[in-house]
Amino acid sequence: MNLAADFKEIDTKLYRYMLKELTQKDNKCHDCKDISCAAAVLNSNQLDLVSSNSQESLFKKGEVILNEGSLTSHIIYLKAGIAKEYIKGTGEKERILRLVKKHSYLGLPSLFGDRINHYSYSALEDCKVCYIDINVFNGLVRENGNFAYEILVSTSRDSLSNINRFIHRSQKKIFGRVAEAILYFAKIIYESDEFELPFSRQEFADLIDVSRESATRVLLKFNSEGIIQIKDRSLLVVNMDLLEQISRKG
Amino acid sequence: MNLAADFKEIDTKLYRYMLKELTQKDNKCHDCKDISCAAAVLNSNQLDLVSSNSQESLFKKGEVILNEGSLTSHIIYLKAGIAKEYIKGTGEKERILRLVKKHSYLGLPSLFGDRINHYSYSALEDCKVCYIDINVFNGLVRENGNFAYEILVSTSRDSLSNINRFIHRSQKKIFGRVAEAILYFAKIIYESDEFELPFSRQEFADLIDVSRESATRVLLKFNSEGIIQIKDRSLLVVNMDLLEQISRKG
DNA sequence: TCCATGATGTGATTTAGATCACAAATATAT
DNA sequence: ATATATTTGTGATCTAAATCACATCATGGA
Repeated sequence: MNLAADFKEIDTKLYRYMLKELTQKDNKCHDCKDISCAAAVLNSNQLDLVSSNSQESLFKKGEVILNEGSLTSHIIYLKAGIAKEYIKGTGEKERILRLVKKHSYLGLPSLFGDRINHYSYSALEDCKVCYIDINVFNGLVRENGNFAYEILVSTSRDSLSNINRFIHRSQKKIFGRVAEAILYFAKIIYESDEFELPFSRQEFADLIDVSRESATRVLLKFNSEGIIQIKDRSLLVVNMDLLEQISRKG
Repeated sequence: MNLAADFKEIDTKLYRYMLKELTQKDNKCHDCKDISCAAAVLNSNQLDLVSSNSQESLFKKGEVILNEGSLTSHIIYLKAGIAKEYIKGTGEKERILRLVKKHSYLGLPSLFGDRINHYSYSALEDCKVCYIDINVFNGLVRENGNFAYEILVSTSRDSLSNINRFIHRSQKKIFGRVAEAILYFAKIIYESDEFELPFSRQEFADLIDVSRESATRVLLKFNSEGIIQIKDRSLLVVNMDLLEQISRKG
């Protein structure tokens, strides 16, 4: 073997590796598998700008990602994991507004509303997020109407579905609410009729605004009637149709 | 007097008048006293485009402006008057989401969400509205990022305040809710501690999601305790501080 | 004018679901 | 392991507010 040739080969590999690393760093958003619908309409220069003004970060299950009342300096994009959006009420009780799945921005209405975060977010699973400088983000909205349009579509959909949930909830009795929550997990969050609840019964109750005791009772009633099978935090929907009927009829 | 000269003068006046009329028609948005914050950032060409693709219309008190379930072909801007935003529940009961004051667009989230109107609107006072073609409107969003930004700000604020109301309402007992509604009229809608309720007790109750009877009882209790003075539909807030306390404490 | 229809006020009754008060099971720390 | 805290399940009260059932009081049309 030729030592010089060996070195050359190693050198080449190293060079390629470093080049790839550097390229990835500079183009991290270009190659991102988890890019948002909105960012997908940005041009190459605009993506470069985002790349050099964003930062990835990880959160362990249970950690707080963002606290209500704080000032918005960066917009947060959820690349992976599930987070809960909530507000801390008076005392111990918290109100869970919704769960946020990956590929969503956190707290957009707060950014455009008054720059103060109105909701808190914490990780229900390990989460990967991207911080993007808000001036860069706002600049892109003003510079690229198509980007702005996508952001509008996403905030509008969120707004409609939030209000929809609130309105229908206030008309529903407790059975309807529990059914609604189960369907929310099965159809929207996990898209499967079998899943693990990502939190305690107390939090389940906080999500539908009933007491912990009542939520438990109804969950066990559904279980004994064979509509669902629940054991600790693992849940299987047995009779989806009936559950939907209960949710609709309230 | 010289008849010819007279005619000439009349002619000139007529000419000027017609010119003004025509000019106003072509530049109706340019001269509009009720232009939206968003439209204020449009350039002259873009305003021309809006001018020639919009149409003013009047609604009498009580008339339905827009019906939920309909497809959006035009965006509606409220130039004058007050409208109620509501959804028709099952049966007779309707849920009033909020009142909309002049200088607001109606149903923006529906436009960007899925193009189907989610809420109904009816006039609580005589209303003047402007219809704008949605393709023109969407075109402006995509073409002018600053316009899009203003629309985002306005939809975001609406979203935050709606959700805020829903969240706090669900924590409040009936006294807090009635107090909240009175403050809503005094501080936000009429900006005066004396005003006429624009609708019946039933609708007042629909706004805060309590029964008509309960709403009446609390209103009369506040009256007898000297917190407010209410006679038919005219209402005077006597003790604003106390009302705010009641609203906050729930 | 009178009748019909709807909007209001008010007491009596009912009820859904919160709250309380534990027991059992599970997880966490020492 | 043992002790301590947290999460869950379950029955027994309690209560706020809906519902029911009328009595007035307006309003508007024939």
